[in-house]
Amino acid sequence: MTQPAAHRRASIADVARAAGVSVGTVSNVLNRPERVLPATRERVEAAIDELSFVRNGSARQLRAGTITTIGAIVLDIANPFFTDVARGIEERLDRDDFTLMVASSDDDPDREQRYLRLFEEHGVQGVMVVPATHDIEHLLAVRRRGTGVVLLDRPSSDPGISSVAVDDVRGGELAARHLLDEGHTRIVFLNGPHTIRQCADRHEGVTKALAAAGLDPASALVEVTVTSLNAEGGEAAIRAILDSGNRPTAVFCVNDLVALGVLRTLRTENIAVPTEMAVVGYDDVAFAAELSTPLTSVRQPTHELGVRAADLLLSGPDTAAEHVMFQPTLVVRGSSSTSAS
Amino acid sequence: MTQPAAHRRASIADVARAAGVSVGTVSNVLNRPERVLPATRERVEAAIDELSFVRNGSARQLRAGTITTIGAIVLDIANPFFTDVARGIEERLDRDDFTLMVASSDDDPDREQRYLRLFEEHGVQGVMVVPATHDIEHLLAVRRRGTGVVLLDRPSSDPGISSVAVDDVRGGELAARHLLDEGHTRIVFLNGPHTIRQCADRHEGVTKALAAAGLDPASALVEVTVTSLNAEGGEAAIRAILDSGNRPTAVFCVNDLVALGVLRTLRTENIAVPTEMAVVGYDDVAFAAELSTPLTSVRQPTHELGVRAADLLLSGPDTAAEHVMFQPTLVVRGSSSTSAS
DNA sequence: GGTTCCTCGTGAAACGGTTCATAATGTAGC
DNA sequence: GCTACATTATGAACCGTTTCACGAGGAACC
Repeated sequence: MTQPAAHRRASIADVARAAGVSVGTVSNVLNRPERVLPATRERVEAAIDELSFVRNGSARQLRAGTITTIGAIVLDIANPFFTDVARGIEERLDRDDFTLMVASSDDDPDREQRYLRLFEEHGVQGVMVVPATHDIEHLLAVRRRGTGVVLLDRPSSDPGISSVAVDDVRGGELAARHLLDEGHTRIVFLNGPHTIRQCADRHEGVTKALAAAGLDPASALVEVTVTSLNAEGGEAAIRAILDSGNRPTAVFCVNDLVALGVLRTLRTENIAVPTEMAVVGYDDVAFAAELSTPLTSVRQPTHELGVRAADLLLSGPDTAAEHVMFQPTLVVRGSSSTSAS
Repeated sequence: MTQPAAHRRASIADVARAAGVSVGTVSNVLNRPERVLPATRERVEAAIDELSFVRNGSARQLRAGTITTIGAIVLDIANPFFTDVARGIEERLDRDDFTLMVASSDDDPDREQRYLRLFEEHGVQGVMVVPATHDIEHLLAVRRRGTGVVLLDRPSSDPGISSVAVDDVRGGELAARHLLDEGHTRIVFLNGPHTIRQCADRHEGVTKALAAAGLDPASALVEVTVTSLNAEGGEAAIRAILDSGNRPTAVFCVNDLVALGVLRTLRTENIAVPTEMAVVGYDDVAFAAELSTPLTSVRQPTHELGVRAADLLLSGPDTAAEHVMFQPTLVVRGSSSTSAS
């Protein structure tokens, strides 16, 4: 049974002809079946099956104008943080029978632009973007043209555009205060470059906690910049610190992968965690609790982040822009406290 | 500066009027700028900026017919396996300036259908699907209607539809043979339900390896079905086994999360890994190597899987269907061998 | 029997682009 | 000066839906 190579797909007119009705009737069967006599409807439905007709979405949308899809552009689709957020978005959209399409910009402004245009040209109701650039003028333009825009994981600098983010200053503060509470007086912070907003904010939080405890950040805080934010980066950084001979009693890592590298190194060096050195991570990834030394980490409400972002987009373009800031929480585990579970 | 509430977006006709040219000329500026006099072009471009005109993708596509987008429907966008595959797809598509949109079916046939229809109605060049059902008749129908279809992580049962998968029988075999090579004569296999193809295949592989070693699977293999394929599931399963008193020396887990639960339990029970009990996982997730007892695992070429799938889809509908089967490899680490790094 | 109302079905007008045959203008060749 | 031809610009047809004013045919009521 050879299928016709590239035959034109059946149109509504073909169906109408086959069923002996008008195109309007076919359209009614498709969209308001209750308005058409059962007998007629069945005839049309038979013709649809017969021709294996599939609506042309472009034509439909061109005429009808609206579409119940929203797009999301994240930095990296392989990053658990973003996929967890995406799950939250999906869950919320499902309730309103919206569909979600995800694309990843790979932190490349050009790719972000490309997907943004693609989504806009296809008339999505809105887009959620984790901006790859500091400047969001292009997003404001999209907003002005009538497409909903919500900034993800980034507080909006513009009153006209909604945003959903997590308080990274607070996150840094929580981690540092916990370490201080545990009796440490000097903290090493393995952080990413300050060009990444999250990193700069977390640094600010740490500084704040130290100051609140009456410590001078200049001496009580040692910040080390980790180039690659993964286990290898963490390993290299902690090794350099150990080699320096000035061994700290507490290390705060900008994310859990970096913390993983630190834990691994400490283990091979036979440095006991948390008694000789306490370690705190960030993100509370799924396996943080599963490590042989369960990792204390700053948890971000990823799921709620997504749900809330979807909420804002679905609330329509008429409601005022809203800026939601979630608060992170600290999950204390064995890597930083002997009294933890 | 209040923006017009829901003003109609500027159309090509508006631009033409503003620039004092015809719609055809505007279209030419957009699509074949070299055919229009620089002076005219500039006038049109100025009008486009002025009106902040954005092409209507639906109208464009309705007339032009084609679109350089492909869709992917995976089971769970939060599963690292699928996102790694997605990265591979993206990389390959980028070379041809195609764009990828990802949706997750959540293993729900209805959602799969919904996204499938959405993609088809919008005329994507092709879809990649990890089918949620055993039956793929609906995918064949899509294929017959002219949209490219490639099965992901699932060998095709139909000669007309391409597929890209990993040999799970071989994966099971590799893991089992490794454990036998390490001197074990009885293996406990914490597997998922056999309704999941991958699970059934891996079981077959294990059986094969045992038979090849001259062992009787009936006595040398104990298969335990894990209900939830995560750390909690693994923990519950291994605990039941320990409680039974018939402690094995080797455990093979259907994925790394299950293995994680096992490792955690063995640690709290003070059972040494790998000397008292060897553990092997599956998927070789990013953190497998980072655990304090690095986990031996079966690695699947996720990235290549994605690249190849994209290859097949881009090769066009005229080329014959192809069935690509990748081979997994075993990564030996400390959880199963004392001689491993 | 005439009026009103209701139910179904019709067909043509949008929607906003792309494409193509054609026209208008200029340039070169003889 | 005339033909031949290239270069630009034009505008109408078309893509496949949805929508809506309208008509046809009954049924119900006075």
